[in-house]
Amino acid sequence: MSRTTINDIAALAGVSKGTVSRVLNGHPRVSERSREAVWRAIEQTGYRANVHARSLATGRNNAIALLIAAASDQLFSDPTFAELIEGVRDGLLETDLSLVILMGGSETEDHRTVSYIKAGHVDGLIHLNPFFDDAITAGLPDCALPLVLCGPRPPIPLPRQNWVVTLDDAGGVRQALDHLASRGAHKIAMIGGDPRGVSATVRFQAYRDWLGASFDPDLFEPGDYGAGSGQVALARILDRHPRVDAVFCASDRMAIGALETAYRRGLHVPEDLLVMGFDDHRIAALADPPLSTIRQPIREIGRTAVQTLLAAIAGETPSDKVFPTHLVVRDST
Amino acid sequence: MSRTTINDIAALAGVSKGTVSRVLNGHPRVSERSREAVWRAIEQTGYRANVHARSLATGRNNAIALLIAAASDQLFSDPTFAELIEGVRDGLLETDLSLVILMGGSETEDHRTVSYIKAGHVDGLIHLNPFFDDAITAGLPDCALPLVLCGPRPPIPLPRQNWVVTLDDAGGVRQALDHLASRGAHKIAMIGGDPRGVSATVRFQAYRDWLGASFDPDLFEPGDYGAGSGQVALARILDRHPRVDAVFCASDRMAIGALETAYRRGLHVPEDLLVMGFDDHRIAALADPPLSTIRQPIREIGRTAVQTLLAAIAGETPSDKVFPTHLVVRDST
DNA sequence: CAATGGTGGGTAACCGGTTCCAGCGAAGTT
DNA sequence: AACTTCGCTGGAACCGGTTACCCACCATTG
Repeated sequence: MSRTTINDIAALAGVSKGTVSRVLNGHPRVSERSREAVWRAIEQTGYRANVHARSLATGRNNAIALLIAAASDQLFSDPTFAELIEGVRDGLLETDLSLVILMGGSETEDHRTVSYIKAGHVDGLIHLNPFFDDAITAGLPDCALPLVLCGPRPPIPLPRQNWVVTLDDAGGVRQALDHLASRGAHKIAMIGGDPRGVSATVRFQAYRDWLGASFDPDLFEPGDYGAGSGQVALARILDRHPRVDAVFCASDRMAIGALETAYRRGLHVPEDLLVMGFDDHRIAALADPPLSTIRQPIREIGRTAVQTLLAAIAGETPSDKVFPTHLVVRDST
Repeated sequence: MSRTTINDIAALAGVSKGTVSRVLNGHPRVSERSREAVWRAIEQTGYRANVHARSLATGRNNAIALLIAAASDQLFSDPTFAELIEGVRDGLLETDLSLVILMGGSETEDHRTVSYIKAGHVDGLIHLNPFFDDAITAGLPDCALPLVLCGPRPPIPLPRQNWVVTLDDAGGVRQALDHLASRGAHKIAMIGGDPRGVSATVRFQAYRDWLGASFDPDLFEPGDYGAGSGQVALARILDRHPRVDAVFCASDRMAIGALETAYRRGLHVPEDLLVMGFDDHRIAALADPPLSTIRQPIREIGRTAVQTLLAAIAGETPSDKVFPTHLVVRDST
């Protein structure tokens, strides 16, 4: 009644378990006759190797973890995460590795996550959104696993083996601001992302640098990437500066919230106010009016993160990758 | 340089590895002296048992899987999933089991998911949203793992060991409709959930049964639980039946979409149109106007699902659990 | 003082794979 | 014909835990 093991296959195929193992792992020096006999036995029984026995013997887990610093309610409302995860799954498709999603957020969760990693369940880590005060990342330096960051490298101690696969945040911001300026904007506000995240800060700094001496802190308002925060943020900015003629948002969802506020205040987009998003998520094209935005190759970032991590696990030394962004002009600017 | 093993601990504590194992597993017949020596050695070295060796020896995985039939973009936009997962994590908190989230959706994904389960990675399954034509569920009957369904039991072959932990969908629908009727509604429309899901169908049937002879198929419109679909669905219903005086939505997000359509059409809520949601998600209270809805103890369902599954894994025979819903009256009715 | 009973703990088998090593037979070389 | 060489395979050790079994030891008891 118990599962079939490699011994059963060996007996059935009339070979030793060593040979069965060699067949399973594609070892080159196995005779055609043995190989066939083994595969026949496997098909006949529906045999599947025991993952734990294999991991114990090889020392590999055949699994990687996806770290997410945000609490799960944020995670589950952010389509960018969904797409990044899709990309990661794409990258994993051809391998037989499995993917464990670990979420942080609360102190308990962060602790459990670090503990899980240290218990040796996985061979490598992909961190989706590094924070500054990231308890997960903070707990990692002393564990020897390779780590790939999908975002700018945070200024805290990191594991020795770490790589960055991300987009050119600063370049994207400059593309957006250049575009708004070319459309005649003089007073450009910005609605930023969650300030705990490293990439949000990089985007903010790019905005401040671009404005130089004319930077005005009252024209900046942080958000949390969600539509609601964009709505509130633009309202606050308009209360302080009714003459704002353009607003650049660090996510498409916040831009859609901003559109809502503009609508309620009787401001026409793009005549009275230029609005830009970031991401080029599906919802950007469906907005009213369709949203100009900065496209980031989010899915490809996910795929590349996996490739980089696999290379690192295999002992190679991959390099960091920073993807360029693209300006997408629609009707909101 | 390699990890410390149970042998190192045994040597350090001056006992045999059997004793170390007994200490680790809380075996009662270990002397105070040995126990202390072992714990001291463990603290000193930061020892952690190898999960694979343990699983191999015990035959247990110490892991359960969470199945989600929907594609990941749906998953990541549905706050109900997020909360259900929170509940599951709550339930798992005291155990040392780990949680693997498996998403279906496409044919490849479903296949990979079933394959993962059959490879023997987990000890039990929690299925979050059973579908009718659910490839994951369909692939499960012949694997002997216990399965807990967070939703009505679908009318397809299931694994022998299966339990249901869910809410009283039909009762909730009746509560909503009774309430709308008590507010004077005569022509009650319904916006349903994704018709592939079993619980959406149960809710629809409850609606039809409640209306009896006066049921009119033109007053029903399916959605996908998202705000956008609620918006479109109410528009369609109003086009067919401008005199509708109440609409019951199978999710709060769809209800919020419906509010938007009502607003755009100049209908005042609740004067011209009563609107009800389902779930009592956080957003319901924040809607404008605040949404009357049916509260479901979603988080508790998650917690209970875990308890039921753990009991089943332990060889006990738990019973199905159906939670009652509660009417929450706010300003939209 | 011998028989008894219970407790603590050492030993070894076992879980199901991988991999190194040695041996064997066939083919090639001198 | 004897000696290499080479491809293939069986056997055994090993990965790091758990657990059944057995024995030594000590405290009771008759």
